[in-house]
Amino acid sequence: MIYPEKRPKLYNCDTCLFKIISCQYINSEEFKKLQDSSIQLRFKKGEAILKQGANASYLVFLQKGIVKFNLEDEMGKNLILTITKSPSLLGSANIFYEGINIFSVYAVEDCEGCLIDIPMLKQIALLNTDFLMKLLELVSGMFKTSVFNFISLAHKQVNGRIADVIIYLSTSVYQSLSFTLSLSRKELSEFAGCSTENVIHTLSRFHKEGILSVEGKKIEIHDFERLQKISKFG
Amino acid sequence: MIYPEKRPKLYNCDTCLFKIISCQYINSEEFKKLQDSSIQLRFKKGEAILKQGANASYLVFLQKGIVKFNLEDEMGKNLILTITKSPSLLGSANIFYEGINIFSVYAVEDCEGCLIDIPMLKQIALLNTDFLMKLLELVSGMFKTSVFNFISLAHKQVNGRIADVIIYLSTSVYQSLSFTLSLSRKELSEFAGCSTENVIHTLSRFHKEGILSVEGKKIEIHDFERLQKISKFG
DNA sequence: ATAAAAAGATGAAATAATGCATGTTTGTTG
DNA sequence: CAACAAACATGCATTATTTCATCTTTTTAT
Repeated sequence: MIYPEKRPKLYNCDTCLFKIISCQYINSEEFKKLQDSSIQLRFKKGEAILKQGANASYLVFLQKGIVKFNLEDEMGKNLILTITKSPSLLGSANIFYEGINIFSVYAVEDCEGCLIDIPMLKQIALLNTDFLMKLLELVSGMFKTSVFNFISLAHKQVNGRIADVIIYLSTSVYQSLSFTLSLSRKELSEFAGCSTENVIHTLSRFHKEGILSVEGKKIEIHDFERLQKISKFG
Repeated sequence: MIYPEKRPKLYNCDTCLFKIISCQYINSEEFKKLQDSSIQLRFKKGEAILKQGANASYLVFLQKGIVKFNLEDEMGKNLILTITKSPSLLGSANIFYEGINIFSVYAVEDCEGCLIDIPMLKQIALLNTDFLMKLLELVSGMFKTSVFNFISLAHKQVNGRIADVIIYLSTSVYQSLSFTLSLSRKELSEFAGCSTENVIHTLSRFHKEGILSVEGKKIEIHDFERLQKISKFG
């Protein structure tokens, strides 16, 4: 067994965004405490980073990679709440709601991150209310994002929902008009709330109409404005 | 004009649940400050209590009545996020996210409530971290509720979604198997994410099948288990 | 009290979405 | 490298949902 202090670091904490932000609010001694109770880990594609139903005793600061927030319902069907790329704090809603995770987080490509002990974080945050408020901003930010996702599901047809998914992936995850999906068609369908076939049909229709080109996992958006129109009116 | 201190009280603060809970965490002097910066108000059916897009400078503790959380999208369509009855703290997500309201709250029947000044609440909460944590529980509780709503919209057909709406209203709002709706069919459709006609069709089908009886605004559930089955498999 | 407007109800036609059958491609494993 | 499984693709029949037209009832305003 490798003792934590002897375990080789995957990356240097000094360039970690979480450290940089935290240290605007807490002193280095406090951050040291936080760091000592944290563990760096690698996650392979498909691995669970947080598990729905499990005890929420830590958060994860995602240093590298892309993850999906997955909700498994009573019928065994999956719903993807959102897709997020690093850097990002995963499970932040659990800071204040000690209990069990209400969703899972899975790596959709190889990831690196750091497990942060919630009791320790809480202890430090309670002594530094500015820091606490900063953390709270993250929680409500996530709530806000999921609300917009909500609108898409409730009011748009599959056309519009898939346009929304493509727009979201392009602008917020891959940050390019041309990208290679790390998600399967099935996962896209779990994100858009429709059948797998419908995703495939819709994407190939978009392809035929010259809005984008699809070749396996590679997507290239040709007409972003048209996609926005479909999102709005579809 | 009636000066605030001369304005007749609609109800006595000493029996207010918000006071009772708050005073478990803060002292009476602090609560006095909170009370002095608050205003009791009556809201008629249909009136806005919080307005989407407006500045979020206060929360509302709902003392009496039922409200809907309404989201208006860019196309002017409404989506009802949830329906809540008193007692309940409205807009709690805004405590920590100062900015504009991301949804509106409307009275669906005559309501009474108390506007609570956010800056004052925040000031006091920061000095009493137990109180702060209690408030945070409310925020994450609301997030959790909306997630389950999400699943219903994403994975169920109209049958199941309407069963969900009826179950929710029966168990969480009216707390009886027989109740008189304070919502129109249009509002039900905005809650279930479908067309108004579909709500009417589905309800009358449920009626024909003996699951419940509908007579205008009066609904009586006869076979709750069957409704749960439809929710699960529909 | 009456007219006008809004809400509720119903059925039928048009559109959208799913589920199935079938075939192809891609990736994995012995 | 062959065999198998998983993912992707396509068309079609079935089912679900919306939209529209029409009518009745309830509510609101004058």
